Amino acid sequence: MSLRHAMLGLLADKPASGYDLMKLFETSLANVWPANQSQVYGELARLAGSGLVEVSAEGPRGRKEYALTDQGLTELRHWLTEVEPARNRRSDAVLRVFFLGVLTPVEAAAYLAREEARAAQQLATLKGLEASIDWDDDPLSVNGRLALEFGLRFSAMYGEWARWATEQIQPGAPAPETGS
Amino acid sequence: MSLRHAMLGLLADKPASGYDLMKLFETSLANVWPANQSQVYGELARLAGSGLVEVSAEGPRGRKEYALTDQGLTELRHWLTEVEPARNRRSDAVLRVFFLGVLTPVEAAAYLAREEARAAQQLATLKGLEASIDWDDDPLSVNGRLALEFGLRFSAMYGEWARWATEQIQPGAPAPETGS
DNA sequence: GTTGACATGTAATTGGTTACATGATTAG
DNA sequence: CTAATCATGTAACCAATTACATGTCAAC
Repeated sequence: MSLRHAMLGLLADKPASGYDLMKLFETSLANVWPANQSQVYGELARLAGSGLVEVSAEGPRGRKEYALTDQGLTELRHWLTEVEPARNRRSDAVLRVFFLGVLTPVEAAAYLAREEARAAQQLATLKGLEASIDWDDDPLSVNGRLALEFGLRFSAMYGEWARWATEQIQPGAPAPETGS
Repeated sequence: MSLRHAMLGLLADKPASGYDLMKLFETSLANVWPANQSQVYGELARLAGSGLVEVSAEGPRGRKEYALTDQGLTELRHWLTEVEPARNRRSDAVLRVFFLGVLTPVEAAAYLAREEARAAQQLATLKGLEASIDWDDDPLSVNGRLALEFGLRFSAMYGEWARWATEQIQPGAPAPETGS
């Protein structure tokens, strides 16, 4: 149940409404744990029901601002220190590699070349993100940088692997152009 | 719907029963697309219903062996060449990094050190796998090696990142021991 | 006054996990 | 004869996605 803890984690920084949390998911957690509007509102209600968060203020348009309770902070710390992270092992893109044998070598190489291009594109996007964010020194921002670095390293690794794999299935063939 | 295509992919190599597929998921696809018994039998029935696979033989204990149909192969090839892979972006372990600010620096460093150790352990497991498998030259085996290489590179990258991140949050501290 | 952002909620569906339930065949 | 493996299925539940539904407030 990472969604629940992601929300507690965001609220640990400062109180927020469901709408605020939604925006935070979009802008900072999108690459590690996407969540949508339905999920956020639903979980927020459940969290309030179990006393991990509470309504700390009400505003215009029915806005309800939630704050982490002591119990919520305890639960968050417990999760971070005692609960073994779930290993999210699924990867559609790597799964496909197992089955490249049903394609012609040219088609298989094209698949890997597209993945390499995708990785390069993702790397560029993340570098853009890194440059555009105003990295202040609140904890979420500091640690967000660590997570972003993971994304940068992952994209680089993935691109290199895809290039290597292309070479493996087309021994001796010249490396294909990766631009458009 | 990667499960469906993973099953078609396995059946493209050779006909198999639900039980066989289950074992194949455990032994070869577990690290990229785990699936359990309920899922396999349910999907197999649906696949047969839509004509992508068919019962090719029956055996003892109610065993039903399924084979890929022409339609199934077409669908598999379509998926591999035309359908953009889903990007599976969720990572519980990296999500947690955003929230390390609620822990003491020592606790946060301990989290990252445990992740580094986990990566090292995973790397060792995969190297063991690589050594133990008899890599014949059927397509599933050849391409399985490419996927395994991805796992090796991922584990190495993840361990290095975790070590780097530990250093970031404890500037100047000596690198912790990672062995047992 | 109308458009866009703010703001909250519910319903239906899909995909995955866990647990339940049963039985046949083979090897020792 | 008995334990392990082979073999198939169903039911309940949980998490996530998509779509539906509604209404307020501020800026132009």
